[in-house]
Amino acid sequence: MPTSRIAIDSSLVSCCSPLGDSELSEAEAVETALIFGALSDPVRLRMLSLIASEDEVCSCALEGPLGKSQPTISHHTRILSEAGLIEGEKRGRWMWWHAVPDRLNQVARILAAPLPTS
Amino acid sequence: MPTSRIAIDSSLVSCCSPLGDSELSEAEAVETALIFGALSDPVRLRMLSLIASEDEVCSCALEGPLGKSQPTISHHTRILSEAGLIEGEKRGRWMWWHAVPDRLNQVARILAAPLPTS
DNA sequence: CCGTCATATTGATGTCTGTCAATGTTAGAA
DNA sequence: TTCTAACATTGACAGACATCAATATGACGG
Repeated sequence: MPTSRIAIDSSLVSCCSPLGDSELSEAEAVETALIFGALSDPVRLRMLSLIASEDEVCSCALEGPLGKSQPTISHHTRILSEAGLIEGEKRGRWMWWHAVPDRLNQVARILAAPLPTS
Repeated sequence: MPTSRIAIDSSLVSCCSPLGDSELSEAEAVETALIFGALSDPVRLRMLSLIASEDEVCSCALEGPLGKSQPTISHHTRILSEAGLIEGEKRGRWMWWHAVPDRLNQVARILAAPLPTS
């Protein structure tokens, strides 16, 4: 029931505490690695950049700029969405994607340094 | 020549502008993907967590907690340091590692959303 | 110099991953 | 319904990666 690859939602709880605060558990590390893994590909980074630059972007508007085949685009949108970084909505025949700012900030906070050492 | 603190100097320039600001170039995407790639492994995340929790950590103090062989530890420290996330100093026979807060913040800023708070 | 300890490097191996062609699925149009 | 367009899924393959055993490097102590 829980560990179903797309179960990132429930993991929001155990996710994203600053790296230096406490030592990551094995489970947290695996979960977090999945998120950063989604960000570790040049095509997905440019894809996320394209999506985050607009309110909404259709899948069909990604193939051209990214220079990848349709199955490959579908593959990458899936990984980004499973990481919670983008969300999609199907309207008619088109799939519309938008970034998830809250999630991006949440992930950013993992890396936020322990502040000015005060 | 400007920011020459870490060995990654050249990449610091083209790196780390917020994803939504402007569309990533291919080169920027490749560069950024390398950084997130360093963060996409559970062992390296726990390793970075361990290092960031202390002022300094010896390589020899990582094998135990992480449960990996010595060559594997060396492999992972190398990847983290090449990404600029940790820095090492060899004193005697021991290698001492410390996190690079500036770099972590820099990477975090890549994901910082364009001021949502709507 | 010799032996030992901490780390780096090399080589081999099993696994993961990005890619696309082919095919399946679903929604609108004719 | 039948045809077409937009995506998703499957299967296959090449390249990348994590891992460890074996070996090399380099620093200390005797």
